[in-house]
Amino acid sequence: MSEIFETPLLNELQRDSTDPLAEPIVVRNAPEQIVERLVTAVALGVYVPGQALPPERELASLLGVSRATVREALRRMTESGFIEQRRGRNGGSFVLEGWRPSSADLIRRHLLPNWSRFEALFDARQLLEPVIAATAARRRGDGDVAALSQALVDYREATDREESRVADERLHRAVAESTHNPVLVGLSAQIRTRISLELGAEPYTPEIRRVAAVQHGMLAEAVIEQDPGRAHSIALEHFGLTEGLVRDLVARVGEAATRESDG
Amino acid sequence: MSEIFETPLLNELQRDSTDPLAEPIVVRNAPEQIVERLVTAVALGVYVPGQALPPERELASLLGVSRATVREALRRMTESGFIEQRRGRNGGSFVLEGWRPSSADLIRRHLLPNWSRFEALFDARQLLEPVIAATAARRRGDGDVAALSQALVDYREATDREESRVADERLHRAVAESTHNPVLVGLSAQIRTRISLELGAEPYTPEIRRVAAVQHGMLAEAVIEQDPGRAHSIALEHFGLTEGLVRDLVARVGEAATRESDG
DNA sequence: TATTTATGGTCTGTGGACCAGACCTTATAC
DNA sequence: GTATAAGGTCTGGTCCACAGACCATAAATA
Repeated sequence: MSEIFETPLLNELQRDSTDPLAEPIVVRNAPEQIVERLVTAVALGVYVPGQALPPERELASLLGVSRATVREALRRMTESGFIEQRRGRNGGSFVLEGWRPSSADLIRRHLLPNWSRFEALFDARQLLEPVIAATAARRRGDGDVAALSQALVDYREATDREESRVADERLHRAVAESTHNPVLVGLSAQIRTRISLELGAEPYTPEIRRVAAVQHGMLAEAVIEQDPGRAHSIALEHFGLTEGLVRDLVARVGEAATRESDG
Repeated sequence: MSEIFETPLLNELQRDSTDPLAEPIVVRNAPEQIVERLVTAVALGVYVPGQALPPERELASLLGVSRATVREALRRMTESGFIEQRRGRNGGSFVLEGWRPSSADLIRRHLLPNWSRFEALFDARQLLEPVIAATAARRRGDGDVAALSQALVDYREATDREESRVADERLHRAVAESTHNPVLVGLSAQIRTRISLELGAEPYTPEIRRVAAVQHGMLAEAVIEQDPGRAHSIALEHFGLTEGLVRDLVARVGEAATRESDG
C-alpha cells in the first residue's frame, strides 16, 4: 500500500492548467533532461564561458546514464551553439562566450511573446523574496555569517559581468540558506534560475552593478544583524529595481519593434 | 539558437542537492507520471472515493498516450489498492474508500521517517500563504468574489470529511486565484497537493472543521473586503492551526511508537 | 428474454530510446 | 616519439510505448 506514497512528488511548478488530466503526458527523455541540467549549471555560474564541462565519461557516471546518452545531449548543445567540442588531450566540451542571443534579439524573439509569464514570475519574486530575506534574518545561525560575508566580498571584487552573475547567485543562495528551510532554498533557486535562464543576460551595466552592490551589502548586513524588517524592505527594493529595469528595457525594445513593423 | 530556450523549464521544486550534476537522471516514464496525475486528482478532490475515473480509452486520449500505457498505470494503482477495476457496461476504475492507510499507521510508516521534509513544507506554507492571502486581498477583482463566496458556501454545507476536503481545496484555490498571478496559484496548489498527498487524511475532526470553517469565513471575507492585513494574519493563524495539529498528532504517535519499541 | 453497448482484458508487431562495451581518432604533455 | 586524455564510431541487445485489432463481461434496453 505505502509504495504509492513513494511516487516522486509532483514537481511541476507551473503547469498551465489547473486540471491534472487536461494536459498530455510528456516523457522527458534523458538527453533533454541532461541539456536542462547543464544549461542550468551554466546559468547558475557553476561553469562559466570558456570553461570545459566534465568529460563525457565522467558526466555519464555522475548522471547515471550511458555515454551515448550524454553524447546526444552534448550534440544538441553543440548544435544550438551553446558549447564547442574539442578533441584530443585537453579537449572537452567548452561553454561558448556568445551563446546568449543579443539583448535586443532575445527580447524581441523570446521576452515579448512570453511577457505575461515573466511578469508573473517577477511579481512572484518580489512578493516571495522579501519574506525569505526576513525569515533568513530571523533564523540565521552563526555558520551562515561566513557564507554571507564571503559572498559579499566576492560580489564586490567581481570585475566583469560573468563574475557578477556568479557572485549574485551565491549571495542570494546564502541568504536563502540562512532560512534553514530547504523548501525555501529550492523555491528561491528555482525562481532565480528561471529568470536567469529565460532572461539570459540580466542588464548588468556597471551602474546597475554599483547600485546592486550597495543593496546586496545592506541585505547581507540586515541578515547578519538579524533585522527582519530591514531585510524585508531592502529585498523589496532590490527586486523591484531589477523588475523595473527589465520592464523599461522591454518597453524600449517593444516600441522599437513596433516602429519597425509600422515602417 | 533559440530553441534551447524552449526546453521545458526546470520544474523540480525540491531536488535534494544544490549541484545540478550531483543527482542521477531519472526518466519518469509514462505510467509513473499517469499514476501521479491520477493520485493528485484524487488528492485534490477531482474524484472522490466511490467515483469512477474516466474510461481507459478516454484517459488515453486526454493524456495523449496509448491505451496500453494507461492500462499499465491503472494496473499499478489496482495493485496498490488505490482503485478497483470492474468490467462490463457501467464498469470502470473506481477509487476505493479505504485507500489511505490508517492515521497512526500512516504516521508511523511515512510521516515519522520523513518528518524533516514535512516540517520544512509546513513551515514554508505558513510563511508563503499569508503573503498570498494578503496579495489576494489587495488584488481581487469583481469576478473573484463569486468564486470566493461560492467556495465558502460549499465549505459550510459540507457534511462529511471528503466534502470538506474538496471544499477546502476550492476555497484556498479561489483565494490564490484572486492574486491573478499563475505562479502564485501554482505554488499554492503545489504546496497543498504535496501536503495532502503525503499526509493522506488531514485530521478533519468535526471540531477542527468548525474552527476551520470560521477561519475560512474570515479569510474569504478579508479578501472580499480587500483587507490585506487581516487576510495575512488570518492565514497565518489558519495554517498555524493545521501545523500544530499535525505536530501534536505526530508527537503522540511518535511517543506511542517509542513506548512500544521499548516494551 | 435477446440484443446492444460500454466498459475492461488480451495479443501482436513495430519503432525508438537507452544501455554496455569495444574500438578508432586526435591533439597535447612529457 | 610515445603515452595519454579526451572526443568519435559502431554493434547488439533490452525495454518501453504505440497502434490497432480483437475478446469477454455485465448492464441497459428493446
